[in-house]
Amino acid sequence: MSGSPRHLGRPRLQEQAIPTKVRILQTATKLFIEQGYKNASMDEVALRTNVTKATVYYYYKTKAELFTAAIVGLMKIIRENSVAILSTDETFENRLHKLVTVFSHATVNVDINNFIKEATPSLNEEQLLIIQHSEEEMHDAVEACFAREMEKGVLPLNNTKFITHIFLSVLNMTKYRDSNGQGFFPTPEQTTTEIIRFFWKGIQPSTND
Amino acid sequence: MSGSPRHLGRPRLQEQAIPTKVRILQTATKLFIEQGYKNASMDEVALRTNVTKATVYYYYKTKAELFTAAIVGLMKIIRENSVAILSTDETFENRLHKLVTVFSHATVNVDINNFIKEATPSLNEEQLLIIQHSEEEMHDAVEACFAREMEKGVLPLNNTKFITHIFLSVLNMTKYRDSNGQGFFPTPEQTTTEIIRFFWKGIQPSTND
Amino acid sequence: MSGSPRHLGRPRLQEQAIPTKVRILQTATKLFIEQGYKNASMDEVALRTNVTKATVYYYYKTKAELFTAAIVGLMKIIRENSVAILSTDETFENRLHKLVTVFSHATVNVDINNFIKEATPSLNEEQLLIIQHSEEEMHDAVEACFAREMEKGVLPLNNTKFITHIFLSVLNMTKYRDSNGQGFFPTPEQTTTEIIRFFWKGIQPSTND
Amino acid sequence: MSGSPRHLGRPRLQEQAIPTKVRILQTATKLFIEQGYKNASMDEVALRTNVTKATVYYYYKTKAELFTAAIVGLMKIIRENSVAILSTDETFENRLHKLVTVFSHATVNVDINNFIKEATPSLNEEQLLIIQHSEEEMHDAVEACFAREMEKGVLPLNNTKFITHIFLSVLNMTKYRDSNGQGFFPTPEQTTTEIIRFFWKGIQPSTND
DNA sequence: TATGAATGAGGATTCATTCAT
DNA sequence: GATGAATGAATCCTCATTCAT
Repeated sequence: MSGSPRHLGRPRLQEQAIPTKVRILQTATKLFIEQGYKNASMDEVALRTNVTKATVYYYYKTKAELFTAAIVGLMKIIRENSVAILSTDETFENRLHKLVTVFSHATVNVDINNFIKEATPSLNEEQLLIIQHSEEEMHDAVEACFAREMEKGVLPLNNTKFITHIFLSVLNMTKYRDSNGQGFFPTPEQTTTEIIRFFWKGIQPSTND
Repeated sequence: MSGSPRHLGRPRLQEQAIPTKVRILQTATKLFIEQGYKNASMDEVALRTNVTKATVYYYYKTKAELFTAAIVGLMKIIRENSVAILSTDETFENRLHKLVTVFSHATVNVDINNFIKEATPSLNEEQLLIIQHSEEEMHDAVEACFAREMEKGVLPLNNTKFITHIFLSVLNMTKYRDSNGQGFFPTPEQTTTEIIRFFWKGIQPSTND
Repeated sequence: MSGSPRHLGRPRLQEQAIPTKVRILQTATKLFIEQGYKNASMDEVALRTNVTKATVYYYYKTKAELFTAAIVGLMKIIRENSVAILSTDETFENRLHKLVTVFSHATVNVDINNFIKEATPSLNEEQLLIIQHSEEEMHDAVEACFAREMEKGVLPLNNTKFITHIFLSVLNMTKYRDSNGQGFFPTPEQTTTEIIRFFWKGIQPSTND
Repeated sequence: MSGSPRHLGRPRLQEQAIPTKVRILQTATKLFIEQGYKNASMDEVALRTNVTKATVYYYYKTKAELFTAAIVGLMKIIRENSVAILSTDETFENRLHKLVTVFSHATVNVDINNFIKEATPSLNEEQLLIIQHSEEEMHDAVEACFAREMEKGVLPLNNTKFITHIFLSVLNMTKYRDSNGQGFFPTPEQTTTEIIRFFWKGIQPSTND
């Protein structure tokens, strides 16, 4: 904001190779995830992208619009990653395992529903629809993978939407840390394993209960 | 500003029976849950409590402090309710079922972690600790119930903290509605049943893995 | 805004006797008249009133609302002044003369229609109605005075609304100054006289047309 | 931003026949009249002219300069039209009638003084002079017509500047509409007739007063 | 206990303007 | 002749917070 820090020194190649609009979106996405909608300010988006606020507004007319774009991008990444991983020809359990591992390392792991909820009062009808749409698309893609396994008999027949949601819900648990920074189990790998095991057992049909 | 916003004449008995400080806390709790930390304003807390903003500040020095009190109260309620329900002498499954039912009807059902996260940057060290403490207390209480069942052999031995978290996490799923307002299953009862089934099967030990 | 100039020295009695809300309105009215809606800034309203911007917003929720209040106040003053002058028992011509004289000395003399037009895109439905209403009220009051004279036979029967508008329109001419600061006639009194003469002759019925 | 807002393919002949600089001026003039100086944005001038903002700045260095050009053009049009109409050899009253009719149909009919006033704080010394000059030129031309009639004895001897101003002032009244969209008289023609009659009677010398 | 009045600090948004290409 | 990208400087508005009474 003050004393333009922009032109000092040579910009890192990596940074400048990416178009400004994309860089803004990346920064914003990160900020929104870290801080939520309200806590993240357009000022900081600009600052961290090394542009002025006006530049941010040049590309995104409002904060709500920038947020919408961020969510859509996020959903796309999640969808593509998930589908990519789930479409390999390893055993289904292995694929799930890999997916959980990837997610547990990703920045991406917020309870998306929640910060969408926080932003909701600031979004207009159209933005809400766009976000809902992109969210459903992501869910549908993951759901389709599950559905395929059910058809193949690998997975018991089930309400796919339900188990998709459960899956994405337990996925979030990999991020848990208590006040001492400890997860549920000594190593992340163990946590992942236990989550998968829990999920896997959970979705089995009730045979003898 | 002008023209007293408070009702003229005699206040409703119900309203006045409750001390102002408590009424403020109740309003605030509801507002925070509905709108999150940032979206909820001290102005609206005051307005809805039928007092002035200055009165709110008379009882709670800062918004962060009010929030802290709200969370602590919330945790207490959740803890007491959970323990009460889990301590009856029905079968464990029935008790879980009842618990899920109660939660799915409660306003209380937000992903608490998330709005705590949203408030975090506004809280000071001490407030953070208080909140963490009350959260853990709640968890511990529920955990203790699970642990008891494990000891009795009703529940397989397990990482109690882990399954407590899973339980509270899937609990949230009862609130799910798609864009058409539909839950996962035709009736809420079915959804509850399915969630319990998932959880119940999930915590069984892996016999043949 | 910076380095509060407020508390230095003793506030002038005159200034402090008037409630802040009124002082803000006075400043704003003057500013809007001098500079128009867009050119007048809330910052300057605050500055000139010796309060902070937030104080201005404490009393008036938006700039549009402040503007609306200013117009309404202005109309009231104009109406009251006009009616007061027009209701004395001098000859009608003398009363008109006095009215024109008063107006030509008043700050009040802008083409009101025009700065209302400038503000219009910023006003909401309700504010527009309020303004229209207060404008009509003013016109109606002046109109009523003209109508009374017509009934008394002092003034020829005529479309009162029409002549009221003409009157208010030519009233504005008293303010004319060319690039050298000269009005139409050597002295303001002469200009006033000529305007009245024009108006007076204009409203006479066409005898020989 | 992205996705050319201009029409693809071959531009309409009509559009391209006119040089860009002129098209910009036309758009700007219309916009300034419709919305006033501040409300009209360079962005919209560009948008409506189907060029980019940078193109507008290529032809006009600042908004104030564009405004100045618009006013000068406007004055020229008004002057030429007025003179053309006033120079025919019909009776003077008929010519005035025609003039009023033309003006009442023109978009051009704003109280020019007022939006000049609105723009004033944004204009520099030179621009102010240019505008004043072109305004005076227009007035002088109309004044000259009036003066000629006075010499011919058609019009009573009078302060020509004064009656020119009065004339242009009452001209504006043709545009009046109340909140129901009604003018002063049932038809525009009647209104025009009444305005002329008023003006005509108004400027007669006081013979018997 | 409770409040009306006032404020400081920030945050979103707009817009005329510049400049390298 | 024309443009896309970027910016500086306002400007409106919000909100938690304070303080005298």
